[in-house]
Amino acid sequence: MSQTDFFETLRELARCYQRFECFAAHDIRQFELTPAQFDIIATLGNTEGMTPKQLCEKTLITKGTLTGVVDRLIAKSLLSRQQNKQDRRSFTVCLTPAGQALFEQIFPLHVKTLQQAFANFSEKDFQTINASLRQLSNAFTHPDSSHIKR
Amino acid sequence: MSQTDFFETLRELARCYQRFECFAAHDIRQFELTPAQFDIIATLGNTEGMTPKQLCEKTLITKGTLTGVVDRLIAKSLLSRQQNKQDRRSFTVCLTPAGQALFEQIFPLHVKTLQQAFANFSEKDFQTINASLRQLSNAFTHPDSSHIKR
DNA sequence: CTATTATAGTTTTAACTAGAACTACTTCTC
DNA sequence: GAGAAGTAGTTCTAGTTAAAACTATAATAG
Repeated sequence: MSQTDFFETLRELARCYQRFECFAAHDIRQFELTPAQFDIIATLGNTEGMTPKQLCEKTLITKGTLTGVVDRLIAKSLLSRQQNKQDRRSFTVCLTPAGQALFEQIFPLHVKTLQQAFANFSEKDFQTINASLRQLSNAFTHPDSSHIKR
Repeated sequence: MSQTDFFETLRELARCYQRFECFAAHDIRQFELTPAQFDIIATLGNTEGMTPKQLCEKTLITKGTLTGVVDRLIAKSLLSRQQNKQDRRSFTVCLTPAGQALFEQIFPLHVKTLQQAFANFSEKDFQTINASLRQLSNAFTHPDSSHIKR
């Protein structure tokens, strides 16, 4: 390969991600949520709730950040925190009725927006794109980067 | 397509971007720079300097953020700001000798890290990945999203 | 059973982030 | 050439971010 082909690819990756963030944020802001807050709401939707640890794994939000995001959602009465009986270090976070109602309002709308955005994509397109993204991800995780955390 | 194939793709995109950030940050932190700061230094390297506006366009850092990042780099004596004679609203930001020296130290090292990461990628791989990323980017910018800024 | 080690979650810190409001200057239009 | 509109950059706000230090609890090992 040319020694620096990857620069263009990395720029495309950053641009792509940023456009997605901006695109998705548009829907979300209408409901006075931030992307991180929406991420939590969407993850908790149609579940019985889960621990902050599980939320971290599903959303890619780090644990220190999560505390604050959940705090703000609780302040908005969209979430509640309940002590876990088995493990007193742990909590279960779940949607309140208001949070559930918001989820039911915003989530289908967001799915619809995305369906429109991807209307011209075939299943094969998705396969190709996924393969590309995974190949790229692997470059950042193999083989000599065991000192890198995620 | 299946109605929600895009979820997996979006998750892969977020994961890929985050891994890249984390991977790149590892090199950069060794030099007491943040990713945003490195981005500015790398962009200014081997140039005569440029305006904040140009920096914004090249780096994808928004203008309000840029002021602070540049301020901190100036505080570290790595950058300088010079009034522009033609347009008194405008400045030229450029590397100081210390900034230039840091650039020359860190940039080749970072390129080397990336070359190792991409050692097994062919030119065709990059073409495929770029095509995927552009197709994905387009989903977020066409045709009905003229209200979305970037 | 007690000491060590690990885990869940919070707090702290310094920085980045987008967006909006603002100031100062420039350009356009009549 | 004066007023309107636009542009460059800064400031402000509320929130997110990663990383590291911390507290409380649980699990493990001797």
